Amino acid sequence: MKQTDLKNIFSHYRERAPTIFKNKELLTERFSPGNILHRDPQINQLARIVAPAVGGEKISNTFIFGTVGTGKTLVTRHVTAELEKESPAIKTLYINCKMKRVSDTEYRLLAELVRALGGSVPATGLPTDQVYTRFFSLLEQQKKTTVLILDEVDNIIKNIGDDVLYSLLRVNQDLHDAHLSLIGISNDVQFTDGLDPRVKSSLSEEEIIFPPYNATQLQDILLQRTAEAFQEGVLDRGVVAKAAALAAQEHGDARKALDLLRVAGEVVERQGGQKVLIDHIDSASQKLDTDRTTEVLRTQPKQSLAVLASIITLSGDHGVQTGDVLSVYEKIAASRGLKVLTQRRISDLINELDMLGIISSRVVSKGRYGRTREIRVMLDPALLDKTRKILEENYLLDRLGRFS
DNA sequence: AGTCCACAGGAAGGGCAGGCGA
DNA sequence: TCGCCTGCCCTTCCTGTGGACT
Repeated sequence: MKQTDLKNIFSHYRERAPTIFKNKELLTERFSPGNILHRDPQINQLARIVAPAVGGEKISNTFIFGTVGTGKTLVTRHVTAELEKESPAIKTLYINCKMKRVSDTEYRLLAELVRALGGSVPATGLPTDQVYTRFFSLLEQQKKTTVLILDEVDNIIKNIGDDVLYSLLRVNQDLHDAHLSLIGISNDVQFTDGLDPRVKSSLSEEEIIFPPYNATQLQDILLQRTAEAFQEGVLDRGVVAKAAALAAQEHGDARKALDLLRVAGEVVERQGGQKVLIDHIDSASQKLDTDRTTEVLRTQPKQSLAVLASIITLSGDHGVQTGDVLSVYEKIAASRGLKVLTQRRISDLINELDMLGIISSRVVSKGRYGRTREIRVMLDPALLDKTRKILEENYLLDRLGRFS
């Protein structure tokens, strides 16, 4: 392509009148509306819990539950931001524990906390207790009531265990001029069941539950945003209702509903269309699913892709067994110059693919013929096709979907 | 009732890379 | 530079397990 062509493309984008979106930002989860709909009880409950901080008192540790896209993070950040405005002696820290390299080890979590308080910690190298000490001394220096929001806190338990939480919950015993309170947010209602009882009781001094939105509530939320997000008259009749209905089927997920509208708008924009129709919501729904999976696959290590290639090669109407996967994997890895990993490691890689939702596996006993895992590929035909292409790009399968 | 299969999956630790502090 | 510490990926060793078979 000539450079002049590039210039044309860019200037076309700059000069053309916006046809679909007025402000796309309103359809992203980064945007926080001034008025949060259908969450008054939860906002009031949380406000009452954190209010004592204004008077310099320590506030109760709080646990917030609710499925994805029910406004937990939005409400928590809204209330704590308002709280911060009330007094200069209050500071809130927000940590998203689901982010990679944040809560996968104790060291990283503590390093993240230190950074949030304005300190610095190397990515690796220090003994963990030194990072603890840095965190405590920074807290003490602040002389403030600090509210620590741990979003998706279940990831900490999964990756590190509950010792860190226990230490964080006890930190007030060593602080003189400061307080630390925790707000834990989780999608998984059952995750506290396995917690150390001491952690469980001090983390859930207060609990707030966020129920899923129903289709009508989702529609209200979408309408609140679409007026400013889209140009006038762009959305065809029934588009908002369709997006709300689809998202309501998926556990009342408002984020999903907003994504559907945004992606549908982007599809129309790219096609040079003028109007978002109901069909575009369906295409958006498919595109969201595909994008998520292909993104996950592209970031997988080669060994993991080699295991997936083995599973796909073997998969048919019946489930595939670990032993078969292993022998095909060994052939693929050896012929591609990869180091051939042991069965133990392959077992873990199969588990990881399962957690990513790419395959589904369950342990079955075949009696005299041993215990194994039965593995099935969980991709629809279109996605499977894309997956094969990614495996081809990595030279793990040929164009016919074989490994030889 | 006992045996045995084909693994699952926990525990411990090796080896390497990256980084700190003396 | 060296000793120490952590993260990460992996191996080795081991115990546990459900159900068909004897």
